[in-house]
Amino acid sequence: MARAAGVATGTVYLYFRSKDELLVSIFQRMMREAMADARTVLAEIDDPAEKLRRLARGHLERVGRDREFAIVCQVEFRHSTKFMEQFSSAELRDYLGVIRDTIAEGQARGVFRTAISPTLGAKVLFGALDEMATNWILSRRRYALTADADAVVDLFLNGVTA
Amino acid sequence: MARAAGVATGTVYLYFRSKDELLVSIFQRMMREAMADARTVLAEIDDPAEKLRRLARGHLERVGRDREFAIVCQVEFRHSTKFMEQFSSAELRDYLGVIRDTIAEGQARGVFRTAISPTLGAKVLFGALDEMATNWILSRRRYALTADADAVVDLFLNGVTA
Amino acid sequence: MARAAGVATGTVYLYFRSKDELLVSIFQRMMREAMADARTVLAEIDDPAEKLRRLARGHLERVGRDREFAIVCQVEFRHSTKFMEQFSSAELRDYLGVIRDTIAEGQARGVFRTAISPTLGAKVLFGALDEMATNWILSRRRYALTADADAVVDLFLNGVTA
Amino acid sequence: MARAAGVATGTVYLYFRSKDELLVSIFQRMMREAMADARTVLAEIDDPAEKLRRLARGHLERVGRDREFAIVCQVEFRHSTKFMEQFSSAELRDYLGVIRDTIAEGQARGVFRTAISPTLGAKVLFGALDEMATNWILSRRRYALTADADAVVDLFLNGVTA
DNA sequence: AATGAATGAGACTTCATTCAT
DNA sequence: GATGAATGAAGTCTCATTCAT
Repeated sequence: MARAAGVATGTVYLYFRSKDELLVSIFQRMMREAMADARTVLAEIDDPAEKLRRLARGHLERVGRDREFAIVCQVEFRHSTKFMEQFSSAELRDYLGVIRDTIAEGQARGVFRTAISPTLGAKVLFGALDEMATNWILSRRRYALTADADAVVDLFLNGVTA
Repeated sequence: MARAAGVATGTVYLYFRSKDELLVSIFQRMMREAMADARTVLAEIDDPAEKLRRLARGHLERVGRDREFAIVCQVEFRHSTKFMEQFSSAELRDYLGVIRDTIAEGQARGVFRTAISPTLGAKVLFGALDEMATNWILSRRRYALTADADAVVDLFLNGVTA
Repeated sequence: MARAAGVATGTVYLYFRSKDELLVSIFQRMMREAMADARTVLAEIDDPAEKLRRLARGHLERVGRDREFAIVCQVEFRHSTKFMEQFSSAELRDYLGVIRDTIAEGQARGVFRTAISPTLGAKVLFGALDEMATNWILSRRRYALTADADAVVDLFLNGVTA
Repeated sequence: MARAAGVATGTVYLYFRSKDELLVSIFQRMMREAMADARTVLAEIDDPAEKLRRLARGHLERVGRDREFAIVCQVEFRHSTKFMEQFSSAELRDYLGVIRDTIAEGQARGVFRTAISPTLGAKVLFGALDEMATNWILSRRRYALTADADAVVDLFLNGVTA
């Protein structure tokens, strides 16, 4: 981190109390950006399906922008249960909330099936996108991660059944 | 690990050459079990949709059986990119392969849409189930993880669209 | 050691209090044998020069008899200053004493130069033989160690000067 | 080592990758110094016998300079056969080579007996000096190690025979 | 404020020794 | 007595954090 920022190791500790605080800070900045993007989507788009598509694209665009950063998110953040518990409760909940609300909105408008729990739906979509991100990091091939967004959302919207 | 097994630290090294070998060993045992379960499902069931449902149930049942074990899988295994790269190539590929082949089989029979890439479909389903598992581990509530399987597969099969 | 003796590790501790005691015991047995050989030589031979030759041959024969054993002597015994201090004071002193006395005897008979300190002479001869042993252990070639004895003693007796 | 240098354990690892590398580094520095001293002797002195005397003095002076250092050389370096095999082949071979060549030179000039193998002669002289060093380390008395050099070389040159 | 060498707690591992069988 | 699996102290090494400059 210090090297990437072009400063000495000690300098980092002038701005962050500890490595954990640095990671939390990175995570929160990422989530703030994610939430800002999401709010823009919610404001600009009306159709719930299209909202999901745009949220998914935004998600993968964000992750795919910087591979190093993505590795931090997919690997470093998951080091300890303790750390995951801490952030999963607040910021991530809000992010999943946006997806959940969008699904609920679609149900209210009658375009989404009410048989689906919005909370569960949000987790499924998030889990699917997260898996795309993980695969992209671990893959030796350097394909455009964003390209997966539409396919994932198509599957999420319409299912695999013919 | 040693503490959990009620033995001294050194004892672990009588059975595993190193910590990595222990983790790999746990992972491989888990994957062997997963593949054995999966093969049973493939042999017993004919309908591709039902196969997916049974694979999903099996997956969450396995993870939900032992919380400690699940934590090792969801947290410890993701410590390092290097470690993940190592086994994501072999064992996990086979497991995803089972899902992929089932989707392809459904397409061949005309019950699944051919617009869906079986590989991507497999990742989506796996990612969704993995997210259920992670949420279950991090949740303070002690609900039955398996209960999510049907809802996830319903969503995967039919989508969210009304 | 236990493996070589065809017994279980624990069995060794029925006969020796500790690893150090075992090593000391081996060392003492070796020195007892060495002293016995040396006394035989002293009794059988009259000529001091011939005594030295026979002592040297005996030394290298003993070391060269069993390579594993020689490694223990040349490597294991020198692990710690503490250990070396312990045994160098007693048994080894007796062994060097035999060489020293033989040199002194030669001086008394007028066949060896009195300018040479018998104590130093004993160390020199021992050091030379010890170096032969060490070289033999480290060498990949499996030559007969004993063959060096005569050359070493010739050098010790007559020097390198023409 | 760290304690002797007055630093924390971890600090050593800023300068040496591992304990082995540290030992190798110490050994190589010692051999570099030894070879430099030896080359000076070879250049300054013409008489082979005098060369040997000066090489021996240099050897014992170097060892006798720092007791702690000498203990590392005589004890630590001989911990494992593997470690000894590694460097006995390269650096030590060069050092013995200098002695061997000096003996061969003496033979070529007719001042040393050709019956003596220069290689064996080198080992004998080295072994004798090494034994002096070991004795000095183990001795409780704090005599000047260098004083032995002349006596050892006199013995090496002229032998013990009257 | 910035630096980066130094720190030392803690992780992984070995191996001399013990002890239940 | 014999066994060998189990033990845990001690060794090597890492890396998050500190601190003198």
